Amino acid sequence: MTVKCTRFIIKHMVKYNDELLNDVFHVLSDPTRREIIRRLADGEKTVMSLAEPFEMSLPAISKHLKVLETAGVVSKRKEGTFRYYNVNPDIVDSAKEWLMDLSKFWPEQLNNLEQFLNQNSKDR
Amino acid sequence: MTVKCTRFIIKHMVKYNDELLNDVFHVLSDPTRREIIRRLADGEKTVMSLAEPFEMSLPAISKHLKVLETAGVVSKRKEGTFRYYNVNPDIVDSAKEWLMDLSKFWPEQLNNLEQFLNQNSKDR
DNA sequence: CAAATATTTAACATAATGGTTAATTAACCA
DNA sequence: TGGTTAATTAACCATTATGTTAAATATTTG
Repeated sequence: MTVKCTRFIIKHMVKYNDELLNDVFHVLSDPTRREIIRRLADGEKTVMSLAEPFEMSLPAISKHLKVLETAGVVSKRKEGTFRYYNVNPDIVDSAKEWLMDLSKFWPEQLNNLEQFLNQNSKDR
Repeated sequence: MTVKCTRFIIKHMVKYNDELLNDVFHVLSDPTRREIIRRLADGEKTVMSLAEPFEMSLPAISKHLKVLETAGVVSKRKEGTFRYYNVNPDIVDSAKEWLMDLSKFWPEQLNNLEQFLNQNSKDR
């Protein structure tokens, strides 16, 4: 809860917090974690249920969930022996917003595919 | 050039390539590399010029540039002893697009800040 | 209480990351 | 040719990341 609250403060006082972005982008750099996030967008899930489609061991998934939680990307809720994980969309969205802000400053130019095709046709 | 071309094929044939996303998100997880990308959005720059605002050694910057280049995020151009680096916006944008697609599926709910504030006011 | 279930922690192996300094390569110039 | 400048590579080091299996914890249930 302290961490979660800290994230809010950071997010809403400092627009782009380096550490938050480091963590969120690092979270996203792993395909297992990306898939977990996608599946959580569908609603809360237990560890077992999240682990089901993957070939790796349960402790491996548990570690991925810890990475996700530490970054503030997910939170969990206890119910009996189960932990229900939920995604925190606005933490993930801080990465999206950084990228959207960045792309405002892209140089005015054809995209690289167009450049590539143009070059090829001119050179013939 | 081969790498650059491969990136095009991947990007325009397979919508979300896991390895591409792994690499691009990994690139973005480091604040030095994020800053390099931001500065390159302003136009091409040499290694020296890119290294100038940072405290770390030139080889460290050189390594970051190699990571960026391997991911397809930048390319370089030789001119005398200089290497001019350019950003490839569409490779970076593949990360943005993944995040934008994801957020279409966010659950319909108040964002966490609102939830947090609502809870606090109810509990009093 | 004992067994079963869900999850995490411990201990470990291995590879990748991100930095350093020193050496090397490559191009230019006097 | 020899010196200077720009950049990369080599060799090294400490730390982090990502997986494993085995053990521990915690909760429910018979």
